[in-house]
This record gives sequence, C-alpha cells and structure tokens, in this order.
Amino acid sequence: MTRSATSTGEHTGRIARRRVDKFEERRRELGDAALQTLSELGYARTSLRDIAQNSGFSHGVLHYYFHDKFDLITYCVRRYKAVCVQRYDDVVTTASTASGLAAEFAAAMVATLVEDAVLHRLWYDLRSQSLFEESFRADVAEIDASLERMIERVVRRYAELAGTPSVCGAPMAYAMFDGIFQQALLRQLSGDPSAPEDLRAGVVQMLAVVTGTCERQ
Amino acid sequence: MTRSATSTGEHTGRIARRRVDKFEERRRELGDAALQTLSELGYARTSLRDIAQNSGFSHGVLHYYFHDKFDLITYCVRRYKAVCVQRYDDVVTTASTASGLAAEFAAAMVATLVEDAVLHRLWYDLRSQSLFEESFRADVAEIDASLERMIERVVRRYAELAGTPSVCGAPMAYAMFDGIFQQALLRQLSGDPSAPEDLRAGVVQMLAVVTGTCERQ
DNA sequence: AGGAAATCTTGACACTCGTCCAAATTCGTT
DNA sequence: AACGAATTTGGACGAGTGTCAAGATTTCCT
Repeated sequence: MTRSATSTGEHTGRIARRRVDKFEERRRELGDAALQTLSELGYARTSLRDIAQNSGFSHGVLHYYFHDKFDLITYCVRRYKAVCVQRYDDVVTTASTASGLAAEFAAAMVATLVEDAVLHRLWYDLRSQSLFEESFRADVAEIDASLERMIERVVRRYAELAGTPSVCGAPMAYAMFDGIFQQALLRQLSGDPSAPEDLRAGVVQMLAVVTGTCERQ
Repeated sequence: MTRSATSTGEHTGRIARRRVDKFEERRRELGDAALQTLSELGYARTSLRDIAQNSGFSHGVLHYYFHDKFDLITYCVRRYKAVCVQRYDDVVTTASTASGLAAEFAAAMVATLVEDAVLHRLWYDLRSQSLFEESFRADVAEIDASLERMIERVVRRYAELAGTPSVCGAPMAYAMFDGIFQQALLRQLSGDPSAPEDLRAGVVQMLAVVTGTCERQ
C-alpha cells in the first residue's frame, strides 16, 4: 500500500512531482512492454508473465504499477492511440494539390502498414474484444472516433483541393478506409508482397471515389 | 481408438454409411453448440467445458468427435461460412431494378445485423485471430473470398441494372461494405438504436458511390 | 438374449493463469 | 552511516485449462 494515494505528507511539491514522474515513467515502460507482447501474441494468449518477461522485470511488479490485468490492457489501448493517431497530421497540411495529398496520404498508410503491422493487428484484435467485453468499448470507441476525424480531415482537404465536395459523410468514409486497410493488413501479414502497392493504389482510388472524381472502369 | 479409421471390416456399405451419418450428425450438433458458445463468450474466453455444457454432453465427448480444440474451432469456422454466405443469393436474382436491388440487399444486411449480431462478432473475432495464428488464415481467407464474390455479384448486378459500370474492383468493394458493416455491428452491440437504419442508408448510398450514380453532398 | 462395437461419463494429469504477500533490495533523506 | 519509504522479487494460492484414458453405458447386429 504505497502508491495511488500519493501517500505520505510531503512538504515540497518537487519531491512529489519527481516521484510521480518516476512512477509514470515506469508505467509507460511496462505499458510499452505490454504493447509489444500483445502485438506479438495477441490478446487471447498474452499472460502477465509474458509481458513481465518482455519488460525485464519480474511478474509481480505489474500489480505494483497496475491495479489488475484489465487496468494494464486499458492503459495499453490508450497508449496505442497516442502512438498511432498523430502520424498523419502533417500530411494534410503540407500537401498543396489533390493528387499530391493523395500520394502522400497513401504513402503514409503504406508506411504504417509495413512498419507497424503487428501494432495494427493488435488494434483489430482489441476492437474485436470490445464486441464481447463491454468494458473495452468506451476506449475503443474513442480511438475509432479520433481515427474517423483524421480520415475526415484528409477527405475534406482532398475534396477542397479537387474542387468537388465529398459524396459521403465521415463515418462512411472512415469505414471504407478502415476496410481496405484491414484487408491490406491481412495480406501483408500473410506475406503477400503486393499488399503495400495494392493498398497505395486502393487509397488513391478511394479518395477519387468518395469525391466522385474517378473515371469509370 | 474407434473412429477416424472407419475401423473394422464392414461387408455392407449401408451400415458404414449410417454410422458415418450419425457421426457427422453429432459433429454438426457439437459444432453448433461450439458456434453458439463462441459467439457468446468470444474466442479468448471459450473453454471446451463451456462448449460441452452448452451442448448437453460431458466435456470428454469433444475429444471423441474432434481431434483437439483447434480441430473443433476450424470446424466451426467452416460451418459459419455455410450458415452465412448463402443468405444473399436470392436477393440478386429477384430484383429487377437498381433501386429495388439496393433496397432488398440493404434490408438483408440489416436483417442479419440484427438477428445474427453475435455470430458476426465471432467472425470478426476469428478473423482477428487469424492475424496471429497462421493456421487460421487459410479458412479465413476462403470465407473472405466467398464473401467478396457475393458482394461482387451484387455490385455487378446493380451496375448492370443502373446502366453504369462500377468504379472500383471487387476487392475494394468488399472491403468497403465490410467496413461499414463492422462499424454498424459495433454500434448495434453497443445498443445504438439507429444502427440498423444507418446501415441501411449506408448500404444504399455505397452502392450508388461505387457506381458513380450518387449526387454530391 | 448375448456380445461386440460404438458412444459417453468421469476423474485425473500436468500446466498456466491472475492475484496476492512476505521478504529482499534499492533509493532518498537526514 | 543509518534509517524509513519505495520498489522489486519470487514463491504460493486456488481456479481453470486442454488432454487423455479407463470404465460405464448405450446401440446394434446375430
């Protein structure tokens, strides 16, 4: 019984701050180890001992920094969002033409498909879990919402640069991009070498589709 | 050591047939119990004892009809396909106008969203599992492919009736419809009462989008 | 009816799991 | 250096897991 009440009477706020920092720092460290382990093994088969082993600490320490397993997983989900969402923001601002934006956005999606594949599969795993465990839904919905806003910014900007309004709302646009990314991820993890290029082409084409600026085929 | 080698010498094929039938019948029965249990609890938390309890048999019988847990799960996945894919086939053939097809197809999707929500969440759960367990990928990919063909038939027929060719290929079309269905499922299971109607409108609009026949908004 | 094969039950096994806790260790202050 | 608090360890617990096999029960043919 040492933490979580910030414990004893401290005169100077500096000491308390330092301690909180250190506590939070280790939490983050353990959270990252958990994130890595979860993205390796998946939610169904990741135990606290697996996570501890990946962190270099013993398994008992996890209950010192997290109340229980659910607390740890929730922390990981929130941390995933921090890692993931920020990635596309500069893409929107730097592009000056519709095709340029499309190319840059597609390149960014392909990059994260290749580099962060295991992290993304964890996301889809946890989102599926939220279909069964109600306690996950709030966090999952929040991440979904922020991803939807990200897509909305991209589509809106693309439509602006192309001069034609979008033909569908943000929820549908997000669902569509999420759908092709998910398919691309499955193929990427299956070792399909054409998955990145297909995703790139798909993203570019889908931006054209949602703004009605694509030719028939 | 009784089955799987079809065992001893039988003179009449009729007897063997009957036995195989009975064996397969019970396999199906247990598979359905497993399907129900999995769709209730999710892959991560379903044990063989849970499944047995839902089937009315003891837990030992599962290893009489299935080699191991993976064998059972695989059987369930294949059975899901049989249950699920056949549902839309008559929709395509009966419709005679584009808007009629759209309405009927959307209605069918809404119906299965409402009635088979727990079954669909199992599908997304198992597809996520296939991102981690390579042994699932073949079956998952096969189901994905047959769903893609189903979507392709609908979109192709719709484009035919509307007189305008589709603006994207089957993989992208499937990814898009899968995306909005997944979002709708999440909202449906969260208790959002507008999820069915939103899905209906989304499907209709998406058919218009992929054929380039929708007005700007 | 009798007996063999098929089917089902039951209990056990070797693990792994999340959780907890007392002891050991490290850290920061005086 | 020394003391108290914070941190870390490692073992223990009870519950739950998949798997297996021996025995009980049912089914079916002669």
